[in-house]
Amino acid sequence: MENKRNYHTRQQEAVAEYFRLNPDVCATADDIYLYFMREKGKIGKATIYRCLDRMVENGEVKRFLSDGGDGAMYQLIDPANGCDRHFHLKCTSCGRVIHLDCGFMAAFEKHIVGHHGFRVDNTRTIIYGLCETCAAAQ
Amino acid sequence: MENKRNYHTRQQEAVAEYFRLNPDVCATADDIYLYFMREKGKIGKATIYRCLDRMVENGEVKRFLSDGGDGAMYQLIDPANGCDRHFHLKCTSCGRVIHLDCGFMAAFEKHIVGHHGFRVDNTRTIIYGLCETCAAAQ
DNA sequence: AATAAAATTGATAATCAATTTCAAATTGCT
DNA sequence: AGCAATTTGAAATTGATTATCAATTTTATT
Repeated sequence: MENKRNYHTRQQEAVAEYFRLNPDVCATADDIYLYFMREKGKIGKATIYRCLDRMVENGEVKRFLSDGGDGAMYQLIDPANGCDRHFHLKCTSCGRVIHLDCGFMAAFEKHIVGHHGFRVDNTRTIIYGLCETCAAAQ
Repeated sequence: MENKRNYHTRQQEAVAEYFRLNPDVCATADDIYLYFMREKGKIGKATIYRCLDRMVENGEVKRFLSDGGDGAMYQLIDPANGCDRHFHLKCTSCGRVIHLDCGFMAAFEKHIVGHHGFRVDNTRTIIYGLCETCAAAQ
């Protein structure tokens, strides 16, 4: 019922701005904290986490955990990019994220639902491996 | 060069036993700690983590991070099951893991390498979504 | 069985990300 | 301006994991 009112603050705006300026970057809460301190002024870490939680809740940002263990990573879900509809490949060596928007993937999901009864959630799934550059450098 | 010798202890044996008894379970370090305290006697948590690290190192166990954030999960890699060669689907609702051993997946990997230059790592990748039962219960 | 060398254990402390708390500041509205 | 609801942020807390290091256990060798 009662939706909480939403007060607009410079902190929330700045976190949103960070993602607008860095649409393809996977950032940690600390990355954003440092950006704010450098460019905008003081901010509390708790506020960063609260902003991020809110944006994840709203489906504006995707949160995932890297195996490196440096804390959670956050990345913009750009509706124009359809990040909620395609897969993400993440290179375990260089950290690059590849947006896999390709017809084959639709077939893949269809197969998984049809043959294994499993409904894939693209906002949570990340496929790990080596990108072309890093595989070549091995 | 000099490989360290490997002393066999009841602690290491008991952690291995835990996985033998629970081949399909994703356990946290704490799950195993509690199992030990209940069934086997006292153990230090540091020892649990060291055993798990060793087993991951040896390729006997897979470590991954759950989005829930309750710490890392560990699961047996059964060579007979070929868990290093197939995908894992994990239901975000009930936690069940489905081993996706199916010809379609080979085609999938082939496509990703061929068209996107990306070499998938099955030991790291987990595909999240809803299993049949949980999707029906929604 | 006794011994020595090497590795493992476990209690404790240290880290570090993330959350909670709560008083103070900010926001939106009239 | 005045007011209530919400947000902020500094500090304390939690919780998982790692580091430390003396004591214990294991293994190989007499």
